[in-house]
Amino acid sequence: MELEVNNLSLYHTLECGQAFRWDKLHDGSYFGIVGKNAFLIYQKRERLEIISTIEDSINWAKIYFALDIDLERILRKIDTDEYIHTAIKSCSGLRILRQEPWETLASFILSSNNSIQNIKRMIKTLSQRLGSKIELNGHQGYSFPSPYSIVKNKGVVNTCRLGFRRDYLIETAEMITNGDIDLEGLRELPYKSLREKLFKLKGVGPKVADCVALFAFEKSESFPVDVWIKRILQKLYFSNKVVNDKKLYSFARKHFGRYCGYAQEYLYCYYRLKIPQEITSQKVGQEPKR
DNA sequence: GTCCAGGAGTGAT
DNA sequence: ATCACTCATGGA
Repeated sequence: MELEVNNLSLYHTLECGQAFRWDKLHDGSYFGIVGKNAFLIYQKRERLEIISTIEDSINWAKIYFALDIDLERILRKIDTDEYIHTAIKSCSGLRILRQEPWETLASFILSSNNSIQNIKRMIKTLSQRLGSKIELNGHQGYSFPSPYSIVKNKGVVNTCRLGFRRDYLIETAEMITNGDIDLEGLRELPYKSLREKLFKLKGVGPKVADCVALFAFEKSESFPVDVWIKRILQKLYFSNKVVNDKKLYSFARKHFGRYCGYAQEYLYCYYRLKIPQEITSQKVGQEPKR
């Protein structure tokens, strides 16, 4: 099926570190698993061509890529200085996806002190061993295992080489299957109380909670502070001085406004993916370890 | 061998 | 409240 899109770049959106389940194929298209379905998406300028295992992939794409969101309007609001302006111009078409809460939560629990490449490998291994196989046009993938499946198959989880994050994942899966927390029930909560609820889960601190809030619950005022954003903000806005995470968030929230989550993604995409040497070359704002 | 990666838990101040 | 340390794994 085909769909005309405005302000969407598959490359910027699928490779900026918010989703870990998309692979770029040799022809430039993307193959990925979302929920119980597989998708092959090819973008040519303003047109998406989608092959999938569901009927209405057009409607799916509108929801998943959040095409109902007026991106231009949001970008005008966060475009408050020359640095973010450059990032916005460079990463045009970067959108924040609407992702499923459990997989997002589990993925970012696994992201702790980890590399994107390794996070992808862990998610892939977990899915291959505990998920359901999904085939599409000669490609195959696996759905992400449910909390119940994680709890019931701890022995298998142990073989997935998750490192110290294994305990976090299993304990959080247990809390969910026990009914200690209802993920979907968090959807109605405002940002602050959503964060507090997520903190109760194992392996969920400020960064993971903010990623889940932003990528699964559409909390645009969430501003995840990871090592990269920390360096970027310190270099650009604090003259290379070391600043703690809380001050970085309060700065971002005030400086970029209630859509600061979008600012975070554009800064991350531009400075991390496009010109990382600008940030890493001087080890800006980092204390020398030991 | 050393350092780092989309951090969080723990225990000592 | 903040700080230093540690955690398992893979890649540069």
